[in-house]
Amino acid sequence: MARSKKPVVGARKRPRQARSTQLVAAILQAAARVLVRDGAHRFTTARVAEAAGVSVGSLYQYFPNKEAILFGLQTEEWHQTMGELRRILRDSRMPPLQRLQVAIRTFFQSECDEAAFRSALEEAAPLYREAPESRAHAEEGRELMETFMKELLPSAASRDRAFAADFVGTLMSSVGKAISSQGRSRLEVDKFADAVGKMLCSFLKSCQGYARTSKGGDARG
Amino acid sequence: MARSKKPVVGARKRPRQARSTQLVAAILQAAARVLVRDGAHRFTTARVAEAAGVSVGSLYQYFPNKEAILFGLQTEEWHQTMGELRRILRDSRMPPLQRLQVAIRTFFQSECDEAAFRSALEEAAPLYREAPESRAHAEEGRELMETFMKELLPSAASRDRAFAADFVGTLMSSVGKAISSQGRSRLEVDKFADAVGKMLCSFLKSCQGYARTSKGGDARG
DNA sequence: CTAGAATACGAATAAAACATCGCATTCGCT
DNA sequence: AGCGAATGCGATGTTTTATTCGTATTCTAG
Repeated sequence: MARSKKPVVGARKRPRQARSTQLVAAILQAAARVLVRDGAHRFTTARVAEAAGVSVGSLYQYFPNKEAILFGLQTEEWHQTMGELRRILRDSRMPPLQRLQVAIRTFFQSECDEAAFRSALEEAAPLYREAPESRAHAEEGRELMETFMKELLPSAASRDRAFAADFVGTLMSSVGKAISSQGRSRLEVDKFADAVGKMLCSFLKSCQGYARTSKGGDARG
Repeated sequence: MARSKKPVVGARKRPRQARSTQLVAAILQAAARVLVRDGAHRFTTARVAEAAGVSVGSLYQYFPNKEAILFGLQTEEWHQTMGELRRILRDSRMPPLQRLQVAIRTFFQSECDEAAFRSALEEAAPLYREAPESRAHAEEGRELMETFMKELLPSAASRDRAFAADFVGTLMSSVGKAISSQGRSRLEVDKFADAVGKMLCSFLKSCQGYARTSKGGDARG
């Protein structure tokens, strides 16, 4: 019987006083530094505690294990990135395909600017990926893309829309990971964003059910 | 002074008798099983030795550390995959762009078929990525793609060719990783391969210096 | 002011993993 | 057969890491 203890990355105790709130923040900040400095496989609670200037004991008051700290970092980053993408993809001042291109450029640039952190976080992902809380993130991303596709491909079969959402999402995230792990220059990243953006736009235009609007829905570079 | 011992993944001793050659093979086979079963972060020399039915001591006769075992697995897999892709991309019986599409489909299917192994190997990559031997693989891939581009974009500026090679290579490998880490069905993978293939073909046709041949260089699906 | 809750501490415990070394066994060759 | 080299062994020492627990300190409500 292989018993694998259930992965739990939820908070152990909620900070109630000001000092503990501050402590949790300090831990997360320090954790980010340690992760970048030492890499995912040298990320230990002891190092984080030391970098944060607190004791291990204090750390364990608010995080049940080191995975929870990493998951906390990932959650922060995810929410921030998703918020930004959501804002762009729902900005009705631009035609949909232009929004997508802006989203891609913005996302790729953020992967580039925070390359060290993002790639280290990605290396650490296997440690918390099994946790149920982790699924929610992926679902949130899928949903955002699905909503966007509903606007872009209004008359497409839901099956096809789902594929388009899946495909575009997968392409963005996978190329994004490549960018952060390879540490590219901003210039290269811009060329990548352009190329991927154009390719995805022409892919989407060729989809059944694409709504051609009169005023520049193609957003050429 | 933080001294980080230099990463070495080369072989410690070369097997000279039949039994030791067999032992090395058994270790690598067992290592692959352990990697899939237990994941990269539970991959230990002890477990590998046990699974291979040999002692740890014997294992350390031929591998200086566990990273070397993982690197051995990665090297095997890389050579096999590269050989296959090379064969396809240089098969002059097909027009270049069709070769590319076949290569993509073949590669994606292999990522799908061996998803568990490939994704576990990818998780383990940070452990040996720092080793100098590891660079050679990337370089080999770059070169293959560069050669292909020389044929496909003969009159392009070398700068543009390099970008095209980089872009196509990055897209293939990053989407390939996504496929293996997500454990998709063959059907989905085929749709991905088709979409990526078409997109890359149209990207390449739009490049300056694309050689239009009379006999079907566009390889439409 | 004071009691009790919250917070912080860090030495100590336990578990896991890496890698070695001295010794036993087997092989290949003459 | 018999010798030296190659191979195989696994208990052992060392190091690293995760996590706990008893105690000391600080806060906050009444």
